[in-house]
Amino acid sequence: MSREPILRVAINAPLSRLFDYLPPADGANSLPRPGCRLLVPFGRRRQTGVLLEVAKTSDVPAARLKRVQKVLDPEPILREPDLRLIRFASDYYHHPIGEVVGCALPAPLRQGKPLHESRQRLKLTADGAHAVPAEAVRRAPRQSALLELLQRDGSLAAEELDRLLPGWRQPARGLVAKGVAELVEELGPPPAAGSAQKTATAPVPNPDQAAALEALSGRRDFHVALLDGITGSGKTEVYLSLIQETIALGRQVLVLVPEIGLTPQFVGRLEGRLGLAAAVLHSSLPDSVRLATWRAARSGAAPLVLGTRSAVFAPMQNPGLIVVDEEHDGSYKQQEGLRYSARDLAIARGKQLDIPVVLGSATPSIESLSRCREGAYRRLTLPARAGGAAPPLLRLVDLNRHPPTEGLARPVVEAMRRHIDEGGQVLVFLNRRGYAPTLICRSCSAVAECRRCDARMTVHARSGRLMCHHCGAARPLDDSCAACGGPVAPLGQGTERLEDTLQQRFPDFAITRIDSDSTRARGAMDQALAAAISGQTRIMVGTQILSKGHHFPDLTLVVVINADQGLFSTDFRGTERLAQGLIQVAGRAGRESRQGEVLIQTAFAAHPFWHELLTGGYERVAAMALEEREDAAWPPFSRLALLRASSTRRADTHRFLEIARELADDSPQDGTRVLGPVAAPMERRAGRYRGQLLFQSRTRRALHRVLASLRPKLEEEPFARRVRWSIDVDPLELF
DNA sequence: AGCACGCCGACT
DNA sequence: GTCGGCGTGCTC
Repeated sequence: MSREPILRVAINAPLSRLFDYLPPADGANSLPRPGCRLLVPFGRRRQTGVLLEVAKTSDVPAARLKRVQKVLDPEPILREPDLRLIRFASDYYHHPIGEVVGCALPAPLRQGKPLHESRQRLKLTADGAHAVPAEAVRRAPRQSALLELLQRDGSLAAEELDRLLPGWRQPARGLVAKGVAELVEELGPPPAAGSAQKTATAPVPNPDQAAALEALSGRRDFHVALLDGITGSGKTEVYLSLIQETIALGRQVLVLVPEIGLTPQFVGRLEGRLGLAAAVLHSSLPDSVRLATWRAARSGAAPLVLGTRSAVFAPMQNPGLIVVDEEHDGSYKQQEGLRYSARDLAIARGKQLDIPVVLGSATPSIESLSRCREGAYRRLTLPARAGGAAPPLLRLVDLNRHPPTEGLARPVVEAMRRHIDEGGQVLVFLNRRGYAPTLICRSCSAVAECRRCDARMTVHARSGRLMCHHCGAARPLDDSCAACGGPVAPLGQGTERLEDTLQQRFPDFAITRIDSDSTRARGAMDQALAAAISGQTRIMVGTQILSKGHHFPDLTLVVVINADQGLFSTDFRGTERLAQGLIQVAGRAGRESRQGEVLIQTAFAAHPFWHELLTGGYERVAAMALEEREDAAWPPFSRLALLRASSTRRADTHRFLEIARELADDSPQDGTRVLGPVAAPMERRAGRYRGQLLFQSRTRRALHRVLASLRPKLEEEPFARRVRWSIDVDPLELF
């Protein structure tokens, strides 16, 4: 019996277990450490895996164990704290560990590329400098070409040579053998993170900011603070002060933002005030840049690491603080694969590292407010607008009293005219792309339906097509009713139609429409925004895309065409989302000199939601939502989890969910139960049958305990080996 | 996931 | 005859 250690490796595949390997043939004396990447034979191919554990024995028969082919990292690329977060996420979301590791690594590292760029250089020797190419390498044209290149430049980096003379290593060997060139390894660290000019200094904090800072500064251990204040209340100043303090102690700061494209000013402001460049991580960066940034975070060269949700996994040498800006934002929730919440993982990470986590929002999520109420988080409110400008005025336009023509009520048009005449800009929101949301038959009232799914088709006039916003199907516009052959007409308002209507009402002004259709072309978005930001455009029409980030200089009026869909949405988070959206948009209207105005068209002006919002603001709406959810029907959704299962066989998925339900019902720990039968009808996609089951529990811990107890029991079932499953804790939407 | 193996239908 | 469709099973 051999005493060889067993290497337990995470492989990027939808398989939740680790795979056992024998150490590499050559390096038995220097065993790789957990966190190193390994090249391993896996089935019929080779895979890059990450070593997670070194064990003494394996459950796998020795004869079936294969040997690691190559150790890719001399040092762990993921260190113990990074691995701890990965293990937590895999455990908490019941997601295959190999895939979680995959989320935590930039693509090149996932594919087995080296952490550090090749720092090799081919250099000319003293002899080489005088060698005559034709003579030295008479019968080797490639060697002579390489020599000529070298004589021109003296030395060349490996990457440079890869570009100039692919396959250069072969002739290089010849040159080295002749003593005219040498291959050297360049030393020294890769270029450090850039610096930025310090362009601003800290203003004197107002009393509220000072109070928040006093509560937060100086504490270096784990705690969660919810910094809650409207736009302009000076949250960023508080972050800045804490960031500065942390960096001054030689520790790194991780800042998470919802979408990087929407926060250029935020990034610029941080950099300008801190006098250093942020290491920015997000998905639209080229791989090479992302890798370099990841490396700078890992090495500690980057004091400030800033990124979107996946940055929550960024390794750091010496982390001291985590900030989650706009913590309520839905983009922190990954919607496929590992369905994690970057905000929740940030908190888990802060706890593991024992460092503070600061959440910021003008409109905190209900679950964070709930944690504050329980006393788990500390709530710090910044009430005043730092600049002293008056908060925008929210007003309802009752569509019953002012029937709209072409979707616009008279007071809205009048207000628009007034604001434009006074030099303001107007933003008109309508959350419906296309010309009209329906194409209806004038004689039989049938609506055009999608042939691929069960949604209605949306009319797109600019492209002359019907499009399904649900599944993406498209077809030419029907010229008659599919059911009875009668005449058809578009029904309802979309952004295209609204653009036309506004153009008729305001013929002297150019209307800019900004939605995902109008901005599809590269640069179109930037162009439209540039015109708006310069103040050239007075009227902008758009969808949600417009609601975040950009600062329009003269924006004084915001019009919300249809708020009612948020009011009666099937989404159980509908009302708080609506309130969050309205507050966010309102925060952007108005300048120092002029009070902003928000006009909301509604056919349900008597709905209690409006009363709460207009008299009590977000605070009141949130309190209502919280009470409602703590009450009965819907518990706080931090205690909800969706079990998602899929298999190639319908019967497997069904039985799996059935057994899960029975297990949960048999062990009603802390009130855990399953809501509904198999909550959503089974769906077949990509050749797999998918189903889900909704769990509810009185406490988060209990919920997790029940879910965790499912695993061993389900894995006893032979058929369960064919089922892939994971948990969506805190689902963003329920169907 | 990726890949192989196997078992049936329509082709040079 | 065999090429290739997908249904099924496996990866240390």
